[in-house]
Amino acid sequence: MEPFQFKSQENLSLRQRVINDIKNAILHGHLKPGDKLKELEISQQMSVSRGPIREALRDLEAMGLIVSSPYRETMVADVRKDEVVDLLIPVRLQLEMFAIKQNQLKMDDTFFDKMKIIVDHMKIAADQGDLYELVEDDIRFHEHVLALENSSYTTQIWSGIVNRLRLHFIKNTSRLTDLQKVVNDHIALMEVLRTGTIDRIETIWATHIQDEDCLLCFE
Amino acid sequence: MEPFQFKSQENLSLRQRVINDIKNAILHGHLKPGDKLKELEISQQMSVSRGPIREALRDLEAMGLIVSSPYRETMVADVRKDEVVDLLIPVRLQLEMFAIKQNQLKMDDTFFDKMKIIVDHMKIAADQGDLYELVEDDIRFHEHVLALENSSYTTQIWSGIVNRLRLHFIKNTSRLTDLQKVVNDHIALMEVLRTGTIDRIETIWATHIQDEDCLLCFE
DNA sequence: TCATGATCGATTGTTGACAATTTACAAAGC
DNA sequence: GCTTTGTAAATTGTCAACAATCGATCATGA
Repeated sequence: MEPFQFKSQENLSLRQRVINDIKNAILHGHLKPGDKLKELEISQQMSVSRGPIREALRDLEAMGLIVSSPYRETMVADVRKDEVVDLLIPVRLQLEMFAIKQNQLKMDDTFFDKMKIIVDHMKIAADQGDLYELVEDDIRFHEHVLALENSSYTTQIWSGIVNRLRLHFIKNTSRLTDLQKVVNDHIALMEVLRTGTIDRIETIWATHIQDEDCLLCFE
Repeated sequence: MEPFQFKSQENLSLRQRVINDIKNAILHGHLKPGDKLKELEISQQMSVSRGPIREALRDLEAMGLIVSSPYRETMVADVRKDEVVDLLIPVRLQLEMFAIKQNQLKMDDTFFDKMKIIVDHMKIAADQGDLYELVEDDIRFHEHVLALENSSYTTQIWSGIVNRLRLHFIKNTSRLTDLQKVVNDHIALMEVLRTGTIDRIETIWATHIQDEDCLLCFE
């Protein structure tokens, strides 16, 4: 039995909370590409001064979720299809394979236990037909792999890319037919990660990422 | 003959100037990985309030040049060699090839004229043995290719990666023997871009990027 | 008619003061 | 001596007022 332990207080900075709020609004589709983001308006709605808002907007810009031009306007970013296919997907694959190749030794039981928890959670989301939560778990799964790599810059690029993929996803997808397939795919990924060779992992991984991202983007 | 044209006034925001200053200090090696960056100190030295400084630091973090932890410290980032070889170089290649494949039609005479100016400038820098300026031109050359692509996010990732490559470069290189080779390489790149097939371009490009980045990193 | 200049409202950029947090270090208790 | 608890200095986070900039609108004059 584990000894009792307090959970760390979620004492996020205002800036971080603003980032989360806006990010959620975008990824839930409440804010759409082209929508304007005005500092004063947001600041009043959130009861936060403009300072943290400004910093949050800069961060969101770096995350690829918004674009801004000086003294002019800030708005939710848009993503073209060719960027998804020719840039985001290949680079994403490269990043994940880098993390895997570089850290095969670090994939111990603890690693796979945590991964399994994510997959189990995915299954629940799929059964309930909760698409948003399923996507969140999907991302958690791959982020768990990325986290093997110490370089925080790797994660930074990766999440920027995933953000943009999602941006395109929420714009173009209406319904996703087979939620169960997503779960099964990830079970297979976990399996090959545990037992497969690097080459085999790369094959499966490439298929999965192209398949999934395309599935989300072209339907 | 081109019509006369004024250069746009460099009326940069304070934030942008702070970014440039700190970036230069890092890329010139005046600030080294691990060096602490304190808001108040910088603010006093530059005679600018802390606001723009803070925003600049956030931007530099997104550019991969510094790392920070809340309420704690902000310092110049470090880059590991395996990140350079296995991540930065391959992703960089992917990005540049994306820009090239996507925009072959846009490479008109104007495009190559501007490219030639950069190469000429490079030659001067090489003759004068000005390594820093040569590197700057090198980056301008590739940035010129990247600029073909409208998606600003492409450039954003790319320059982050180049920043980190340079970060590693200035740490590890003492002298670069053959500056002239860099110039000749880029002349060859320009040539193949003008006349070669995609496959041929990709081959040459891959060799160049791996060669150059490695040259800088392993000597 | 149309280029130029003036003005205004909306929005972003900048500032200096104040609040919150962390770390290091000294004091107190065992 | 060792751990725990209080305190102070350094640093970052937040705020609200002020300044600068932009686009739209309208007036002016050749």
